[in-house]
Amino acid sequence: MDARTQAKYEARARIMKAMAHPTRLFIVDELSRCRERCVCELTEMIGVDMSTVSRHLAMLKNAGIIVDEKRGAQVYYSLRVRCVLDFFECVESVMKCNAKDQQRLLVS
Amino acid sequence: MDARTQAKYEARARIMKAMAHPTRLFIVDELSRCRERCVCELTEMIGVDMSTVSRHLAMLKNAGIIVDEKRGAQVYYSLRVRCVLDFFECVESVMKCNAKDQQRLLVS
DNA sequence: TGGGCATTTGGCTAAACTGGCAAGCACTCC
DNA sequence: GGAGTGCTTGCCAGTTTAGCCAAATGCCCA
Repeated sequence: MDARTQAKYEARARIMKAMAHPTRLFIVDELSRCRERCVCELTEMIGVDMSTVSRHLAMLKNAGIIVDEKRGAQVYYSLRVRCVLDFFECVESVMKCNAKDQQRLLVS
Repeated sequence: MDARTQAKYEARARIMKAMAHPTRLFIVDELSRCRERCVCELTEMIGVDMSTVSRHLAMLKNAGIIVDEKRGAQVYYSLRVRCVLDFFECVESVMKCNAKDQQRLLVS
């Protein structure tokens, strides 16, 4: 694999990696439902340190998946690209497929 | 976040994480084009140790994204769920969006 | 200006991920 | 049976990631 191709896949992987964490998936899911949330709202929902949530948000923002908007003392985050929701559908269908195979193993 | 919800997002994240690596993205992309490939073909294309490729394949398989089929001394891998290709489209559109913003910053 | 709240950043530790080498396993062909 | 090929697994660094606490920053309001 030449350097250019390598770089292409690395760039893609950076974006995928930004979503490959339970907390960050939750954030994306939540933002898809509620349009926008500030850090403290998400922190309360998730139940970890606010500094941790802030870092997760920074990663998502850095990948270009969400955007932030300061409003007074708070920072509100919202989705930048709706298509990330397609990920969920696909992941769900992979999981359904896995479950079906599991079942098949049990029966046989 | 209660334990059940937590578990749900962890399961999803496991699948996303399986694809969140340049080499594994390349493999998925390649399998989408060529239907199936054995480990040695992929190893040659990628240019890392075969043991490394084998481990990447094991991760994808474990997540339920690809399946393997032994045929003689070789093991052929192929996609199990076509929808993973939607990921690429979306990632591409995130990247395009990022590039556009970058451009805007340069101009202004 | 000063206290207080919301958020980010620095520093640290524990855990997970990667990749190479070498050893082990499975299959093929002689 | 034995050599050779294809693949997987064990082991060992080196690197990255996740989370907490504490400190710094930014904003609002008295």
